[in-house]
Amino acid sequence: MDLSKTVNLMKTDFPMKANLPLVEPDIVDFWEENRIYYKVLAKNQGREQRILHDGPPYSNGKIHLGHALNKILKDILVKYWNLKGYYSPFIPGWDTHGLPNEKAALTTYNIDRKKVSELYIREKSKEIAVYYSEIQKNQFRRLGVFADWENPYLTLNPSYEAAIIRAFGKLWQNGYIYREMKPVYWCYDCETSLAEAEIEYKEKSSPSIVVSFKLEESLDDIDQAYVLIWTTTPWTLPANVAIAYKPDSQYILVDYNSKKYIVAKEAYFNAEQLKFLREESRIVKELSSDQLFKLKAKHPFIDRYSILVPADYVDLYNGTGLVHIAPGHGYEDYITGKKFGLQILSPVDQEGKFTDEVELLKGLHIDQANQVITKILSESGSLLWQSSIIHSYPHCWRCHKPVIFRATYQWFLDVEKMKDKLISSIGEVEWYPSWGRERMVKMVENRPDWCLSRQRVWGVFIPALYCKNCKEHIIDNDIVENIASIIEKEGSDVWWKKDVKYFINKDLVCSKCGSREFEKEKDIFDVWFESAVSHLAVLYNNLPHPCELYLEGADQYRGWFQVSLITSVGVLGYPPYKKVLTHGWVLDSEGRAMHKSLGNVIDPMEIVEEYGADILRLYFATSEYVNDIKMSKNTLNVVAEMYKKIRNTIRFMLGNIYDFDIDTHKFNLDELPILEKYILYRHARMIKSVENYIENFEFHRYIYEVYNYIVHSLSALYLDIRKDVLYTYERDSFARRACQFVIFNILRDLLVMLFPVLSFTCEQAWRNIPLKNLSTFSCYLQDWPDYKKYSVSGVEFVDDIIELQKAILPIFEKYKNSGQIKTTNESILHLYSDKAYEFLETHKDIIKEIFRVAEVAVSKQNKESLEFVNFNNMNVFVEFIKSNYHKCQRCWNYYPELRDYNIKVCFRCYDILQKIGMFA
RNA sequence: GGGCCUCUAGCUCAGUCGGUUAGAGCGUGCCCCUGAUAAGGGCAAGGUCGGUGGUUCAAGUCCACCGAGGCCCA
Repeated sequence: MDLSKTVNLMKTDFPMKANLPLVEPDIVDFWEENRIYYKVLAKNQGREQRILHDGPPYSNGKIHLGHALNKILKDILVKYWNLKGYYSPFIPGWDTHGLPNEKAALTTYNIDRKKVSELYIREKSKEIAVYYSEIQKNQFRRLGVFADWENPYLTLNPSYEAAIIRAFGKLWQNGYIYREMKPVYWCYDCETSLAEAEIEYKEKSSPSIVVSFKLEESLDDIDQAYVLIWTTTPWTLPANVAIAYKPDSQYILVDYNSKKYIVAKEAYFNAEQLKFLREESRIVKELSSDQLFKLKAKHPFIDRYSILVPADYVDLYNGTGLVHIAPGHGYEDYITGKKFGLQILSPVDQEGKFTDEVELLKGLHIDQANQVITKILSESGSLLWQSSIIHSYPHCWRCHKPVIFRATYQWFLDVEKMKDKLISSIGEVEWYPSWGRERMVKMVENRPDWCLSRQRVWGVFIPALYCKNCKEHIIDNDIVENIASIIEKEGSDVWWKKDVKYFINKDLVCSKCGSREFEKEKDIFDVWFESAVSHLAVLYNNLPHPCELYLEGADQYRGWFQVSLITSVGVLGYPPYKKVLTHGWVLDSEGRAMHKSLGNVIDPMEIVEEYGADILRLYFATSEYVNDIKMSKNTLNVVAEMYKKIRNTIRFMLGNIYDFDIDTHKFNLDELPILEKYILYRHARMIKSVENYIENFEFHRYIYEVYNYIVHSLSALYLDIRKDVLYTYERDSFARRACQFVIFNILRDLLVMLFPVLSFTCEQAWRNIPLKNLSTFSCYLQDWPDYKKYSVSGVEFVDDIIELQKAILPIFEKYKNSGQIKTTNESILHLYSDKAYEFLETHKDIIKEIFRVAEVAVSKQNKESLEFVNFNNMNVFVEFIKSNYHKCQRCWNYYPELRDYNIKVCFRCYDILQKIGMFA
């Protein structure tokens, strides 16, 4: 007789092998076709809202692991919120304007930007931006990210563009916008100014020269002295208007080749650049820096004076301790110039060539000018030392060429003016991790005013006008609003299509000269300004503002978090977010950043195709993402193993409730057996901790909590013990149905709780759960479990028994290794303890279940010859005895006595076999 | 060069206010089971807590410096 046919073995269509790369795309289709994302929103309509506002990735390429990490983390949280019953739509966005896409368009379509219309470049740039936003959208969908993919926000949408214009108008009204000549990073190759964010630092070789300026006035008793400056940018000398010294410092006058030179004392003894002087000069006298104040020096090759002024930032150890100041070519120079009312000279044009302002160098590119200037200096005897230096220097992020500082008229946002407000706003926000607050404060404290204008075409124009006659700039509130409403309907292209009159909806007169002829501003906004107003375009008027959370990589303290804060404080007076959470970067297995040049880049879609999106999702969920995350195939395999364990346990549970019906087999918690109550008690405890972890954004703790529960509480304990009941008890017996009832509840809860991370797997498992109610056809439409539902009492003592078992298992191992016994199942456990006797005797039955032994005996006398364990400060002596019991052929348990009827089975199995007619 | 951050077993993570022998899971080795089977159960071996110095009766934990790495800035 084949008794395995008489046993209730597990049965399920949920396969052991996941085959995720194959299965997942179908599940994506299922979600889309059934509009699950929208159904959940409908379900939670009217409930408390929690909004995670999506930061827009730039749409100029396929996604990398950083994008994947970011969207998956957001998805985990938003899914949890929705399951928990919050109304949490997720509106994805893309940053579409800006130089990278304009550049890509020029390269891709081989466009000479001087030969085509601006509208043509804009059209082609848009093609690229839309193309990549679609690609990224599909990649995110494949990762299982739930979002309003049908209505994303693109910064090129006319409604969004109008929000940009209006935000600028509001900032103007609030007094935060000004126009000024100011040095900005300038790329002469791209012919545009650049934001700090568009700068990258690289090593560069530059000339290194020491130049003398002859003092026009006598100093003490010296009539003919020279000051020495050191520079690595000779081309900026034509714009020199001052020389800075460090206040409260010692300077010296030295005699060198029969001439008198002034340098800082520290520099004289330390600076590499003054080695030539140190070796062949003698010190004549010491000077105090105060004696230099406002002395005039003659410019070495231009008929102009340079004035000596103090500046704290002067370095005494490098160079000469006297710094050449060109306010048109350096930020610090500009600050110093402003302080002393110096002229801002900027005789270099957009292509990096000298203008008419410098007759000597007119038309020369700055690189050529460096050589010409050096030659002029040398011939006039002003060049004292010449070398070259390799130093870290700012480069353009797009064309990778060195940038220059060049003063031009630009539009600025006055960050300085709102700094106090910004700092106090930072204090109102919760920062995760907590050091984010301090980092943000320091960054805001140090940031300069924001240059908003760019001399490019792919973007939203700055809604300003100029008087055709006197060139006065005009921003008018009514006209700005009129422009915004036009853009909202027609898109920003219209600015390039229509005459200026199309935008002027009132009788406009230049307040300066009375002219009525105007022209349009040609500059466009820095793209950062565009993404910075997403909270106005997406949240304001539609969703709660401030929103619950921004979640981006830690680089966004300088980027999106900061610019969004500035526009929000500038327009509304408060921050756009209540909480800010950051994640680190995805690094290679060695902990190094992934770079094409290092060849260590892993494509997220490659992982999806090889392992499946759920594995990648689990990978990120188990990582402490606040720090950087190391990624390698090896570690992916570790996560894949974890996945298998979770999957198999789900499969086991599914397989054992195939004949269960929740409507028929319902139980009150108090009527359940102890072990059932106990596992629910642990289950509730697990749910509670998981909620805490997720609320604190500690996803790795959440997953480890669930995982450890699956491994320890379910697989190794409850399920292992209950196999006997599930398989061998009567199909409809109380014990079996009660167990199935518990498994059903646990499984349902687990699938819901794991859904935010293992969305595909949970959805697939959900289809195999025996439920008749069709309204529950997606796992995501379930509610997050309520742990209060499982309040049971009087089972805490089982924790102690499990602890006892863990302590005793090594002893059993010794019995096993000595060959006396093979399994716990066939042995009798004899416990001796004077102190713990009563506890052990009372709970004999549950001890037998948990230890999985044939029988438990408890004695009150200690048996000192045996090994013992400490149990709540009581000694328990342990003995395993091989029973001479007989193994039931059906349930495989050991009994003192069996029924013998063709085959040997226990009394219980005998009854069951008789009932199902096996002996008929 | 400056600001912020990270470093605990081969891998991913715990480790409370400074307090016994630094814990899990995976992987590895060994054993058991063969009715979760390309599964399941058990045991064991793995650590100078990045390094050095200091404070303390006591340091993975506090302080200083150094190293490796990351982000941001110059």
